[in-house]
Amino acid sequence: MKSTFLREMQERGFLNQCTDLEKLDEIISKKSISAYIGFDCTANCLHVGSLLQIMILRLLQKHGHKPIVLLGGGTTLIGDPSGKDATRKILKHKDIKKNISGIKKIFEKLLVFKNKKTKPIFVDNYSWLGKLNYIEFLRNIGSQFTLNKMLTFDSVKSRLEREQSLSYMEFNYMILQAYDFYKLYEKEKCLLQLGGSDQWGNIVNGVELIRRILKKDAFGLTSPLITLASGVKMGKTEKGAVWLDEKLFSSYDYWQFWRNSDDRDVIKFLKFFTDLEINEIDKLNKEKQINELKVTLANEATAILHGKNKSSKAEKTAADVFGLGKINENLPTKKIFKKDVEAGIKLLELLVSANIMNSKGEARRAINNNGIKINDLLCDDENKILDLSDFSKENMKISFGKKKHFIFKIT
RNA sequence: GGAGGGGUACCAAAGCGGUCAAAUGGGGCGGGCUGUAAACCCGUUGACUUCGGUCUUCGAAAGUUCGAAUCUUUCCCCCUCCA
Repeated sequence: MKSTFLREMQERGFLNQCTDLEKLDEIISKKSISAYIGFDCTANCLHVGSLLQIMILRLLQKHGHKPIVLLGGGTTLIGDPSGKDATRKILKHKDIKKNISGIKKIFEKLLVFKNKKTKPIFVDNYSWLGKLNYIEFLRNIGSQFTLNKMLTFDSVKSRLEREQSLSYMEFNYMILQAYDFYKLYEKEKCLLQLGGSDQWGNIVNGVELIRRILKKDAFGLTSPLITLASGVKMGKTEKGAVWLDEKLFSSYDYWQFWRNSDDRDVIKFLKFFTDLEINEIDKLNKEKQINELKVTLANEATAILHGKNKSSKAEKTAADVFGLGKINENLPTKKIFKKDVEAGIKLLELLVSANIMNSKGEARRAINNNGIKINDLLCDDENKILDLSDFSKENMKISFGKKKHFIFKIT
């Protein structure tokens, strides 16, 4: 492969399928291009599930190309049926707009804006989809698609085969996405669409639409779906989704998320989610123990999103907590009033009010299952009342399980 | 439009008048073993409780009954076959 971008894509394992790899390589090795990835706006923030795609955009920048971030303000009104067995809740336009601004902030942290040549472009497809004229659209665009073909696409086929209903609205999704690509080709000379492998059908449609109407070559490239060694979908933890916004998911938790990766996933993740060069990763793989590699992964991945400072802080905290069993300031800390402590606080109530537990029943169960420790001492009394004697130097540590620690500080 | 089948907890799926806060499996959580891993084993998995119980839950509402997830009626939704 001639182009450095595609070569690195391949080395890192981002390459799954391409509509015409040779031709794309030819073009992209000679000049810099614009490429786009579309993002759903179903939530006001992105989670790690989207991170792979963002890493690809970063790679694109690294090799001197321009990323276009398409925020699907229009298509989210319809809902992509790919990979889903049920119609999603339909969002209001107002909410989608709010989501877009939230999502943008994530990109501002992860992409490079300084270099003029590779500075990302943000587009919202509502700006063209929102004012389509139905009859005109059917004549110009709809006429290019045959139902025979549309029915063969996975997103449609699997719904029909599994006897799940697919509304006419959702059925149109792929045409809209194809139209997006066509629009971006015209507006921004975007000749490549990237995406997850579940987007293959949608992407191919766009490539074809451009060929039919404009008689031009455009390309599609998909990345593999990440499957965890354990088989579950990536990005879920006990706290729910792993969000890329620090307000929803702290940098410490984010660090922990990577640190807790399955052994079998570590090398793969280093290639996907860090900026370390491939030969460096290979070298580390030979030199380091798996647990050290996990720390490297956590450090690198956290630094990309939250910055070096936060990442080394998280590392320090983890070393203190897991290595030395010490209290560290960076642990989640809750404030507590001195007079309340003097009066005595019921442990059960504290666990619930501090959001460590969802209900008193849950808290009771945790205690009875030996899951709660106060200052590293197992607590077996579910009716325990906490007072000043449980605090050393105005601090008290409550742990739930081995990994979740909270500091209570008297003010 | 006609005929039939079905909607049960996070998911899948039993139960078909009381012993049902609801079997079982998956998932989740906790414990043990370890390496903050995997595998394995054990426990736990509606809320509140003065630990005696109390309250809410089996698509929705109304009813029968001492008593309903289980029976009846209406409504909503899904599926299959025929047209």
